[in-house]
Amino acid sequence: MARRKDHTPVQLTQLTIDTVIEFIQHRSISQLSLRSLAKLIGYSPGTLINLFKSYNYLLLAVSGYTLGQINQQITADLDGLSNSSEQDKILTIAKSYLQFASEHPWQWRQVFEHRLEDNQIINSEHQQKIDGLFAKVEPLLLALAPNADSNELVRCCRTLWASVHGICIISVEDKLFAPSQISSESLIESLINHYLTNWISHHR
Amino acid sequence: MARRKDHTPVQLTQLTIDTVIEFIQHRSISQLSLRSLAKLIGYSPGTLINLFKSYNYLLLAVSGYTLGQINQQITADLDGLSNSSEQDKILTIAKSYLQFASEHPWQWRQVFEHRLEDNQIINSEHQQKIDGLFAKVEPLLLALAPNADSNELVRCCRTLWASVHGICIISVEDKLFAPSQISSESLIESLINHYLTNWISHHR
DNA sequence: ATTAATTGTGAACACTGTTCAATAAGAAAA
DNA sequence: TTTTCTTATTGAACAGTGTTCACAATTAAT
Repeated sequence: MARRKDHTPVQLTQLTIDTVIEFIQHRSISQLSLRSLAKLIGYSPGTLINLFKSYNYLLLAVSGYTLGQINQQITADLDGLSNSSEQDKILTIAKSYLQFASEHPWQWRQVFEHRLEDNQIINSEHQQKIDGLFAKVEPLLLALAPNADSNELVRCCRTLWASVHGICIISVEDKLFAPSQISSESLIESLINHYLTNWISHHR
Repeated sequence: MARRKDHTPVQLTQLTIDTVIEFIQHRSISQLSLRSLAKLIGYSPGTLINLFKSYNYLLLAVSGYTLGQINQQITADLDGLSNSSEQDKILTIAKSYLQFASEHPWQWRQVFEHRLEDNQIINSEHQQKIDGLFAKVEPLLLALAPNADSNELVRCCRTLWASVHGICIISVEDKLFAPSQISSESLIESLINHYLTNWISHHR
């Protein structure tokens, strides 16, 4: 059997990713397997391995796709805020990130639960995409505190990012298990308000 | 074969947990399997399932043990700080938590990577142990801001906790993959300093 | 010495990701 | 049109996973 040409490699790649993305809107990625995925798209497991090298790389492609979506979402939400304050923009980024995590908990988890065994090599591309999210915040911080030294800027950026990420984690956890009374959005607001306000006043 | 009585059930439970804990000092829990673990302790897989009901519950017991260790570590580090400020105590808790994560990255990960499929029931015990860590912070916050209403107190507590947790995550990630220039401890300090200082000044 | 009770086992089952020789279908050549 | 060449696709085989359960082996009670 060969050259069915139902799909070109590119089409098949997209079909695969789309199918996984659709799946993790409703269920955890751990419920999916290479075999069951192959059945879903009507190809054999071997075909998917030929295409992605391994199931792990397939999942890496999926989380790459998700990171792209997140980046897009943030960019969109940032649009039209050109005359807002830098602090508002940072708040928008954080809320946008949280919103994606809240609306797609299984998908969002997939990105950060994924592990490449010991192959940290290709993970750099992954890391680069995450750094891309970072990169949106740093210039905003610089505008807020032009006199802060570079180290302090990176420190603030990482602290903010890690904290927002942490809030998203417990938000998703709560969403899936024990819903909390206090909205995660208010945690984000509390963080940005207090942390950033104080940081700025110390570095201008 | 039966009644070897090499170990009582309690001893065997402890031996099992100890062996896993020892294992995850050096390697990820994903590198271990029920079968290989059984081989390590010289029993058959079935015996371990008899003892723990399932491999999942075995791993839950391990993360329960770890949470106990963390609790103990924090309690110890808090000892002798009776005349320090509440803010210093909170900082100590956060640093203590980070230190454990840094020194036992695989073990620390195991706690939070562990998933109980759809059995969220027994997870409540797990959640309770995590809440126990929370509980150490809340009275300290209350002392710092006696006039803050209960909701705002919980909000602050959760924001802090989630943020510290987030910093630990990227710290462990960095430790295992791409070491960073900026120490995670300084991120914790930055967070507590700026966030907490500003929060307190708004709620007294 | 027999019997009863209980603890540990390992073969069997249904799954997992991965490999790779065989195959079938389209393209090119005769 | 027929044959040859290429190559995308497959499925059986392999080594691994957690879990079940009938059975075996050892101890305790009779």
